[in-house]
Amino acid sequence: MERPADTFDMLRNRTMTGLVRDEILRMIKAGEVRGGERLNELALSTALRVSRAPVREAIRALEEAGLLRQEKNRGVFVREVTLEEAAELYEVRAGLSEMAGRALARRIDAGMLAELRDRVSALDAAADVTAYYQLNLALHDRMVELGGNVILLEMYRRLVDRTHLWRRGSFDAGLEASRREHHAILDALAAGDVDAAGMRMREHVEAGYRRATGQ
Amino acid sequence: MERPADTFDMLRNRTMTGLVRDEILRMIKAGEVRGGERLNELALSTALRVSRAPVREAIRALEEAGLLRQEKNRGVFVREVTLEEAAELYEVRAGLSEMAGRALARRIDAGMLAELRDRVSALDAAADVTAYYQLNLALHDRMVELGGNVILLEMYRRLVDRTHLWRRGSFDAGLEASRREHHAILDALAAGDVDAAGMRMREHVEAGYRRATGQ
DNA sequence: TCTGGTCTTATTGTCGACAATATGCAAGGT
DNA sequence: ACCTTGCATATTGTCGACAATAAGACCAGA
Repeated sequence: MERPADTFDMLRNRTMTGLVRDEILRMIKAGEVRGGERLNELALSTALRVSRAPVREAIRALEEAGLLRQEKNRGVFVREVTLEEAAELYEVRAGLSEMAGRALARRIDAGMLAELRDRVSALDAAADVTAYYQLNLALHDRMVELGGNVILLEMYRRLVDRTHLWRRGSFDAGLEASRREHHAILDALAAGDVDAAGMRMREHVEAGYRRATGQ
Repeated sequence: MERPADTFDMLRNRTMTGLVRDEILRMIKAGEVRGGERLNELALSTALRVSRAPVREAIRALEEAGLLRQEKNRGVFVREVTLEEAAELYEVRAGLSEMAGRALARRIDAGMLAELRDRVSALDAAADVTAYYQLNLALHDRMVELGGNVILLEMYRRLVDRTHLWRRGSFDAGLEASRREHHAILDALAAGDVDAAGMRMREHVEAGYRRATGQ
C-alpha cells in the first residue's frame, strides 16, 4: 500500500504543468514521438484530461530544454537531431564525462566503488541490448551524480535527453568493448587516478559515438 | 529608420511569451531582480500589458533554464546561487571554455583572429570596470561561438546566465592579469596550438573565479 | 487541366474568470 | 503577554472562450 506521505508531498509540490512536462519527456525518451513530429495541444490536453494551459506551459519548458521547437501559429514540433548535431552532442558529452570522471576519482570512497562495481557487474550479465542500454544510461548518470557537481549533472542530463532524439544507426555493436571500457574506468577510479579516470571516461563516450554511428 | 523586414519577422516569429521571457531574462542580467526575490505574475503582466498566460509560460521556461524556482501555490522566486554552486558553475564553465578553446584553435582563420584581436584591443582600452565586464562577456561568448559547436554554445550561455545570479565579492580585482591572459590566449590561437589554447582558456576562467571571490 | 480565389476547418495565441491555496490580521480565550 | 481560531485578502493553478492565423477543400474561369 502506498505511503500517505508520498501522496501528500505529491499534492503539495506537483502541478499539472509539471506532470505534463514529465509525461511528454517520457514519451520522447520512450520513442513514442519522433523527431519532426508535431504535438497537438488539444490532443495532449484531452488525453491527459487537463486544459490547454498546463500543456502549453509544459511545452514552453521543454522548448527551453531544447527538446521541442516552436513555429508561431503553426505548432510545436519535436526537435530533430541531425548527424552533425549528434556529433556535437557527443563531443560535449565526452567533455562533461571527463570532468565527472576526474571529480569522481578525487572523492570516491569504498561505498561508491562497491555500488559502481555492482552496476558494472549487472551490465556484464545483461542479456539483451535493451537492458544493457538502460543499465548503461543509469551507470553513467550515477557516475556523474557521484562526482558531486550538481550543475554538471544538470547539464549532463540535458545532453542525454537531447541525445534520445537522435535515431542512431546501429544499436548492438561493440557491447563487449563497452564492457571492457567500464572495467578500465573502474580500475582508474579505484586507484584514484584522476587523469586516467577522466581520460577513460572521455574515450568511452567517444567510442560509444563511433559504435553508434558504425564508424 | 527601422527596416520593415525586421518588424515583419518580429510579428511572424515572436510571441508575447517569448518577449516576456526575454524581458525577465534582461531584468535578471541587469540585476534589477535579485536572487531570492519573488516575482508576482499579476504585477509582471500589468507592467508588460499582457495577460497572465504568457507570463506564466515565460516563467516556466526560465524555470527550466534554472533561473527561477517555483513553490506551488506560493509563487516563483529568482534562484539564489550559493558560493558552493558558484564554484560548481565556474568549474563547468572552465571545462566548457577549454573545449571551446581547443575547437577554436583547430578551425580559426585570419578573419576570426582579426576580430578577436580587435575585441582584445577594446578590452585593453576599456576605461571603467563595467565596460570591461560587458566586453569581456562578449569576447568569451564570441570565442565559444567561433568554436563552431552549437550545443556547446547553448550550454555555455546557460551557465553564464546562471552566473549572473551570483552576487560576487569583488569586481575590479586583477583587470591587468585578465588582460595578459587574453593576449596569451590569442597567441595560442594564432599559433594553432590546441593544447595551449584549451589550457589557457581553462586557466583564465579559473583565475577569473579566484579574482571574483578574492581568493 | 491548371490557376486563382473563396470558404471552411483546425489550431494556436491570448484573455478573463473562477476555485484552491497561502498569508496576514483581528478577536477571543487563557 | 501569548496562543489559537476564524476571517479577509492576495495570489496562484486551472479552465473555458474568443480572435487570429494557417492549411486544406472547393469552385469557377480560362
